[in-house]
Amino acid sequence: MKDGKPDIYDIAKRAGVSIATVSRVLSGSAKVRESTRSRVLGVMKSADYHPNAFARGLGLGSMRTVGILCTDVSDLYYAKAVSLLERFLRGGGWNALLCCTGNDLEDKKKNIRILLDRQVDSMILVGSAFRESSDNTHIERAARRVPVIVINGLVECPNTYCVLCDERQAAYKCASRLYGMGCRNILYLYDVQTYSGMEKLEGFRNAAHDFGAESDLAVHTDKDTAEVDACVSDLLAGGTRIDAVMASEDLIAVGALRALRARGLRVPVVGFNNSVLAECVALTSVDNMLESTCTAAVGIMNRVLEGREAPRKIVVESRLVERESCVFPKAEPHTV
Amino acid sequence: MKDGKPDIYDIAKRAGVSIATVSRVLSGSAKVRESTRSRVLGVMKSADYHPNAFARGLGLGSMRTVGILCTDVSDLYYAKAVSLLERFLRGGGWNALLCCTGNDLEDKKKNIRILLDRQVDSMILVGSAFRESSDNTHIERAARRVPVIVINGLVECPNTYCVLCDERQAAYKCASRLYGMGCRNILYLYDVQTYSGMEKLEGFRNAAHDFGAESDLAVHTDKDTAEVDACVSDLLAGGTRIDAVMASEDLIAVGALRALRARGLRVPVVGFNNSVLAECVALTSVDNMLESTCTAAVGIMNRVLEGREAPRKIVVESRLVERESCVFPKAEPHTV
DNA sequence: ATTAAAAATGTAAGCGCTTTCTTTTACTAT
DNA sequence: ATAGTAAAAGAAAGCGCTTACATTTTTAAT
Repeated sequence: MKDGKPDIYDIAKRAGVSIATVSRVLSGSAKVRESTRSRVLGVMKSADYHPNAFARGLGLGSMRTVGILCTDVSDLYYAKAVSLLERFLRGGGWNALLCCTGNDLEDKKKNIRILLDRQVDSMILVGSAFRESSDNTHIERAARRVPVIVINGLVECPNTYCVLCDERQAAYKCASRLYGMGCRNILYLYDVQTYSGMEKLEGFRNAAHDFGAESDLAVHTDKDTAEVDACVSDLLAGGTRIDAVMASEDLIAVGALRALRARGLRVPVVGFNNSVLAECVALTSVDNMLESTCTAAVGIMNRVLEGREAPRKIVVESRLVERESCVFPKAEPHTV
Repeated sequence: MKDGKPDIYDIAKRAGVSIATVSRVLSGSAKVRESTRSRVLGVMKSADYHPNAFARGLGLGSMRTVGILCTDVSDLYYAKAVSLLERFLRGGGWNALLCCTGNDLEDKKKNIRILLDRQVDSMILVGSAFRESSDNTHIERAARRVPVIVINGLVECPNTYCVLCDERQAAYKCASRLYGMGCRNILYLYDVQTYSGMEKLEGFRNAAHDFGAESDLAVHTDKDTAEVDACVSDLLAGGTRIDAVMASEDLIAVGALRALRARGLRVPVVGFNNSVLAECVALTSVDNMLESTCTAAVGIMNRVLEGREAPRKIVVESRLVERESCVFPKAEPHTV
């Protein structure tokens, strides 16, 4: 009963039982007579008792928290992911400790260390996986201590579970359709070098290759609108012909869209992520099913932490959402 | 040395000191001879020792975590806030426990309870304050246990600190300028009923009143683009004349912008928050200086937790960022 | 009623640190 | 050298719970 807060001894005394019994009703373990339980609960309520989480954590070895390592929550897409994850986690009695890192590997390592030091039960990585396994040492290290769930990334190391969308294929399909409708010079604008970013790039390049595009027009740019604008302007000024644009991210796509439209070019533009942004400017976008992804991620986490088996990898299907910025021709009935 | 993890006893033994000394080097308290300190540190490193955070928390009464209660991190604006807060907090050795709640009061209460039960040292509320103090009982309750920092809200109760932007005035000024340039029928679209939402609404209404607008055209809508579109359509269909639009939020403004432009109406549109969205579609928007706000918030929190004095309220200045969607005439030189 | 078995409760030893209070060691000045 | 003091290190008592194990109470079966 220090500084006003009752402790388990106070409750025990008031209820005329031992602290073990109080602890039992706290944990909900069944070995308490119903009459005792309700009496203890009554005392708890009337004393406004709330068990000390640290003590509990120490005894139990867990405070039921999961670390979310996120590249950048101010990014619309990642924010959505974090929002979903947090909701699903809390629904299962977990709490989310958020750590944002840039794309810097050292930074990620440091933050993983922080989360581990705080004894998280598990870690969920958002936008923090790279394509080359050699760049994922931070993940391996984390996975040595707790199960790691990777969102939109594929990392093959023990104790690591991945939920992702086949964005390479999505990008490939999308580019293919654009080539298919006669576009020859498709500009692909991309920013990040995360796993999913690289996959999309590869998908695009494969399509460019398969459709015999003389040179694939994949250009790296910053997400910043002015940057995108400058990028498009430069290309056009340099005489590059642009028949269509794909972008690794809606924000970039919108930037490109504006830059093009401002010059009277009404070529098709497609973005990725199908964010609220895409919706509000009527941008055609590839939806990589973030909600399904996050549901699956938390589901896996729960299974693993309960000691059950869980798939090491789940791939969710993407879906193209057509809006004004790019209308694909209806698939023609097959002719023989 | 359970399950491979060394504990403080292992370190003490290996370093030939008592656990008290180890603890001292852990906490950095000065009373350890330099030679001993470095020896202990060496052992820690070589044993890959990381103190148990729960035990530490139990002893210290804190795990240096602050709860962020956020209405909705998937909202671009709140996401930005959370991102900034998390960064600033981590910079000061704090970690952020994220809890998202809807706008439901009961939900907020429940989540505040969760955070308090986890012994957060402080709480920062993002988009969780209302205008009427009677609706802020959840905040009072939280503030009875830990200092509460409210972002963009004004709550006058003990142990509560507010950092906000005078959005009422910002809205007033913005509306005034629109009236000043001859717009008579200004549509104000708003969604949330948070403190800041209500303030903006009031600012708009005050301006409408002061400029003698027959009826102030303040319409509640959902943030959903389709909803906004429907809303604008209905008004126009109903014969309402619209000379300009202000919206409580960029997303809504963009929706309105598109709805109007699609009908060939090139009236000025102004949003709020100056989000990346505003930038990418060239929307004129009121910037309420989220970064300054968050800096101040974390600054206050630090001061309070160190037991120092801190202002109960800080008001940051807003700033209008003009873009294509609404260009105000240059202020004319004063004539006598 | 009597006893064995089951169920409920209590006792006490942790969990891995921090910290107060002592004791020991290292200086300083005589 | 030697007391006197400051600095460093140690012993041990928590912090507020959980839980294995011991004990008591209850229930069921004879």
